[in-house]
Amino acid sequence: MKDELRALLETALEQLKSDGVIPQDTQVPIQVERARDKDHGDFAANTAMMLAKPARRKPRELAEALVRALPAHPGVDKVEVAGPGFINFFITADAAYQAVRQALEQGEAYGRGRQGAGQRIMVEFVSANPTGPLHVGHGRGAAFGGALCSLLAESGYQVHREYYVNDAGRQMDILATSIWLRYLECCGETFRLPDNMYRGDYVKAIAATLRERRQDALHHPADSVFAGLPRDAHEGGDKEQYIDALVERAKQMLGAAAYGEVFELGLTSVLDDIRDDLAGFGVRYDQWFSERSLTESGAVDRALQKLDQAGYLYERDGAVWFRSSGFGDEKDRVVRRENGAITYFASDIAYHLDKLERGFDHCIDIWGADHHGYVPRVKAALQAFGEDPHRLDVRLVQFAILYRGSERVQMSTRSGQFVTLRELRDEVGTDAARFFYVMRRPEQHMDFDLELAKSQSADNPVYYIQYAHARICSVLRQMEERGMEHDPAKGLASLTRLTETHEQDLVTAIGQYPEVVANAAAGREPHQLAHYLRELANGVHTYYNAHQFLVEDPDLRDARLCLVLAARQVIRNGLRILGVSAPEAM
RNA sequence: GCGCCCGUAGCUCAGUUGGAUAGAGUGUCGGCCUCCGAAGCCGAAGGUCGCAGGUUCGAAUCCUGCCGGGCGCGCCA
Repeated sequence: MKDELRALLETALEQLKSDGVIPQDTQVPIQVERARDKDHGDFAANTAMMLAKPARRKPRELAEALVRALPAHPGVDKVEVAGPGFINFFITADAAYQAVRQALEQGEAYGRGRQGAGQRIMVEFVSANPTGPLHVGHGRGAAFGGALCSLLAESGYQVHREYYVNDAGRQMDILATSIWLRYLECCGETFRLPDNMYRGDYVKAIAATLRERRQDALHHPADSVFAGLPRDAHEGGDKEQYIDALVERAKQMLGAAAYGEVFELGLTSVLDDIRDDLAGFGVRYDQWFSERSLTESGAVDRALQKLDQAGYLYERDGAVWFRSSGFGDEKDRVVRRENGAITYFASDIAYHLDKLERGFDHCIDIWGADHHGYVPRVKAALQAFGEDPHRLDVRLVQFAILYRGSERVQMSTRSGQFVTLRELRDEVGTDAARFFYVMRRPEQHMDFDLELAKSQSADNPVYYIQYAHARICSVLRQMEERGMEHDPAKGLASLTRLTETHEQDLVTAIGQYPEVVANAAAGREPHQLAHYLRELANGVHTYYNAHQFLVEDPDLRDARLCLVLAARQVIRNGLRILGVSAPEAM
């Protein structure tokens, strides 16, 4: 409808141009929006006001002229000029009822758009280091990413969901070493734990598995393990240097094969846990991309060579630097350290080059807000490769700040004091957690009160929406109990019986759904859908309280049931995009 | 110090990309089950859109400067 109105205005505009009312070369974007206020009709256009300046005429005069030049349209009931020069469109009831027909006929396809048709888009999200279980901070990225992917798919994009696994690097070595130390405890050794090791219970669990599998084969006396190491932080030393030394000691004493075994056990255990956790959260991936595979395949070396050949690398202080400052980054960055090891950034360069080479039209990265400093350098690398940096869209998700009641919960992965995503799911349920996360704009700092989310009270808006869905299901059950029947075809033929204000509001809301999906996808803003669903549910509840659906008059009953069934379909479709279930009973 | 994000009702947040009289939820107060599920509905109260300028027909929205909060500024990941 919006597009059709836009076309009508386009025609009228051309008419005014040929009539000489406005200059031939005038260019204005034709914007048609949903009117906020019902008094302003269904749609409003500000075209006349936009034209006022170039045409050097009063907006209202232009609006009148545009309306006179507007071709007739069967769906347009009347057109008014209002306010400073808005053109308000009132569409016919029949055109509005069309939405109900479409929702029922198209079913779960209602709301699908074609904006992304023919385009491949890759979304990389969560990508937490496999050094421990996901915590509630990752949950927000997972919920946002999952919903965004569904939204894009609903808009016609071919979506590829990817998780980048940081399975190389120092943090993984620290995990492996932490597991080995816990294993040594299982063997009966006692010692002071390093300040910088991973301490969560999951480490103990992995160590126990290791002990069960290898018995005492990897056992070394604590005295020899800790002999000659530098001071740890609690002894006045540096915790980083200490843990690095301990990692080296573990590699020496275990040998490459056994160390690799501990390392792999840690990686697969944690990764399996993350996979399982995300699957339980309703988030699925097409690919788990290994960072290690980039170094092993030589992709990192190739990427660095490419930069070198283009003249963007140089040596200084024994390290190799990328001249990212030439592309808007605030300083140059090291890609190969003095000791010869490549940096995390170097594999990131290779990874993003790989993404583009795989031929996606767009790439979206969803990162935690603490990584925002990385955006300029990654985009700089893309530019150095001669790529358009706009092919990569980095979306930052702010942290969820956890509260228990009014008390803030401090989190740190290393100390093991954190609330895991799994705990959250167990306590508040996947539906509530996913909806809660996705209700807010991603860049908004968000307060997540565990007590509130756990309370299972009406404070959680997801119940409100689910209840609207369940209520409609309940009406159908009630109908059968009373021996009544519903004839959809008759209902659709009787839609003109829906003359109540509540009914027309609901019809309008159902008709808005496809636009909401399109807008939310285009802006990468799933929260728009969440808010819409709340409003739609409100429309259902209000209607329910104001009128009986199961009335004696069969035509009216069929029409009303068609209306609420269309609403149910929209709720179902919308919740599915957000990863929330639509129960038939609460 | 520099950079990014945020500041809207007591609290938690929307605000259709610059539009008409700034909206929800929650909390407070007052109503509604002889009625398809009260996890619901109806009503009332609640605002210097952080502050000050600027841009224009028109600003919560765009620009500049302050104030306040979060995050980031490693040859860490």
